[in-house]
Amino acid sequence: MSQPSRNGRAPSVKDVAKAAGVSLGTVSNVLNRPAVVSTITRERVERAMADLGFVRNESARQLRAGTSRALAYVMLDGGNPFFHDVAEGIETAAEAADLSLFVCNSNGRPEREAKHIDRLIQQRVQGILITPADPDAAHLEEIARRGIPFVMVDRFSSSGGHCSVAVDDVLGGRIAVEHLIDRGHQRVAFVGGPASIGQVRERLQGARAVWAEFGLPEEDLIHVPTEALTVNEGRSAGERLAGLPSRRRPTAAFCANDLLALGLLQHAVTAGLRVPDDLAIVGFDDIDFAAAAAVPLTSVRQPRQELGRTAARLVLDEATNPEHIHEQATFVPALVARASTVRRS
Amino acid sequence: MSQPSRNGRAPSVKDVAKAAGVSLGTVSNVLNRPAVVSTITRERVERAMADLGFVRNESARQLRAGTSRALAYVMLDGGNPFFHDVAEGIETAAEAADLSLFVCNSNGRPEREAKHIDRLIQQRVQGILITPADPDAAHLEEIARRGIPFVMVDRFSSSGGHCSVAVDDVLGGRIAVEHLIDRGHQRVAFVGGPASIGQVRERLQGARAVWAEFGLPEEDLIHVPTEALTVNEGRSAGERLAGLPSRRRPTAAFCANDLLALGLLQHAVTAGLRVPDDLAIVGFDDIDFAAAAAVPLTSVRQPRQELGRTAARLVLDEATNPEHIHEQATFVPALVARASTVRRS
DNA sequence: ATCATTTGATATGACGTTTCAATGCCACGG
DNA sequence: CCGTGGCATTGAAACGTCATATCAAATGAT
Repeated sequence: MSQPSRNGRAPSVKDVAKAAGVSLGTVSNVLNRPAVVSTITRERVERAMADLGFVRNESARQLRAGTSRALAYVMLDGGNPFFHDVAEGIETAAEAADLSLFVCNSNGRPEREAKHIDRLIQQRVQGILITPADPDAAHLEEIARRGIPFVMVDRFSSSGGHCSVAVDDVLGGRIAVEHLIDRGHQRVAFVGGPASIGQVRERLQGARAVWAEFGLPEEDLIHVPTEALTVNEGRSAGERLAGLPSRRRPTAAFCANDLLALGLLQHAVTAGLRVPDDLAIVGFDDIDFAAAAAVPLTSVRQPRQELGRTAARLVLDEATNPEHIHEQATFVPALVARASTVRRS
Repeated sequence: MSQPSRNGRAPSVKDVAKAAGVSLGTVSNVLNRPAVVSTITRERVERAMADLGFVRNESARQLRAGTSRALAYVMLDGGNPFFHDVAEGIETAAEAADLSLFVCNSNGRPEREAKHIDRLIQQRVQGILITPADPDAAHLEEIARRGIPFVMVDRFSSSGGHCSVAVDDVLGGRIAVEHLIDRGHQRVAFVGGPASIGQVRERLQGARAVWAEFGLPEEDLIHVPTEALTVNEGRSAGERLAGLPSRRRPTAAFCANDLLALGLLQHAVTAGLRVPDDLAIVGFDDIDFAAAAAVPLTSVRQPRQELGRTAARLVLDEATNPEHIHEQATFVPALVARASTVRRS
């Protein structure tokens, strides 16, 4: 067991060496190559370490090694459980590689993002995973220029100068709307915005494509723009939908993410609409709260954890494999049909 | 602007010194005490730093300083947004003190918790905030014994050997049930478990106390135990409630947290019960998803961000103030009444 | 018994930053 | 002309760990 907190300074290898009556190098050997040191001295050193409560000093180790044993993930929106699931996937992979994971949250603010990145570079992390607010921001280029392994998560890179991992959002939009058409809907809202977000654009694009393929009139796919992808915005979109004249009012809505869908659902229930009979709802991401909603939400599932695991795998490859080539990993989204579109039998 | 990634090694103060034609100490002065160096050389050094793309090496800095510039929060359940709000409060305070924050997630598993703590000690973080799975675990004592500033979040310490921050859970239980009694309920369920969790015990205790004070028969406050504080468990509790004979069936439920309440709500809606008419529901924590539910949930609010901010304040005090005395900060919870108990007028 | 080989332990220096005592420089007053 | 003091800069040492080269002792082969 370890001693009470001593004089204030944590014990170092030097202290252990003195206590065990061996040289400093031997202590280091016990730590890093136990095989090379005899059983008898090893035990003596180990006892000394336990007595003193010795713990490796990671900064010193890093300084010596030149790099830290950590990855970092800068997520876009800490309030959206989607990103936590991604983070968990990353952590799983990091754990397996015996690396720590720093989780940061930019909350969509580029300046916070830049600040985090700055800190992470100072920490000399082995690699940075990020879901950026703006995939073309200058500070992202900076990371690559410094030679720090770098993967974009849930966004595609325009430049191709690095790896990225995401689902096919156009396809996601297609399957969501195809499902609604299948269920017989002829007037559908697309709820989502702002258009500056790539995902929103692509999901809408997929929706429009399949709508056109079925030969449905363009004006019956109604875009209800939002300021952000939040529950509040979903609720307010609901109000706007309710304000439409009944012959223009859609019978179903496809929301750009689950938070919007939850907000819309809340509005619908409050307004006394039956879901799915009066209004069917499809979300995107399939976060746990989608399945947990009062009316379980149909949603387009992204393989969240796998997204994270793959991203971690790519960044580790870039960090260790000299022949690494950048890769744009694309996953296929899947529709999970629940009560918000399918009447309970 | 900075150079392309160069030979592979990041430039050090030494490189900057050489490039600027000054001594290494001067570069350090520019970084740490810009006032003592003359304008002319300072500018020269700054230019050199920019040219080379110099970034401080944090490990070296830490090694020299003996301590890192970071706090850490080990949270109990990454899937529960409550803890993220706490983490945000901590981060706000950390930011203000110019410290980084490591966010870890034990997911309720003591061995993961211990592993994280181990890593954090190796990193020589300035302080550790933690919502532990078991407040009496040995590895927590270990932290204090090492002299690392340490605050327990959302749990009270039995020993009193450190600071802690939490709301008065007994009071929380009281106000929840008092609200239900006010609304005329005479048979109420307490949904929550396992009893190993202190919060659950105390919230139940508060519920029972106020129940007794109103002279209501003990057997009409029905404890529906759960295995965990999750949405799934809430749903299954709903099934058990529905299975009760109607004369024993409660007209309201107080859930030990909001996730349970959401699960219970889902079950109720699916089963065709009207909320609050057939079943009123009160949650605990007041996470954002409570207000966002299809039937907005009445909940006992904890000042989540403030909990975090205060915890950070305490840990910083312990880290910097030699006369620090441990403090058990208690916050007062407040009932937020919403549609799950109060019929819309 | 002698020399080659293995095994175990040591001593040294480097990683990048910061601090602190020491140095050189210059202007000023005596 | 010399001493004093202030200012800007320098050089060296230290933080804790780890790897490399070195050294000593013990083992085995002849």
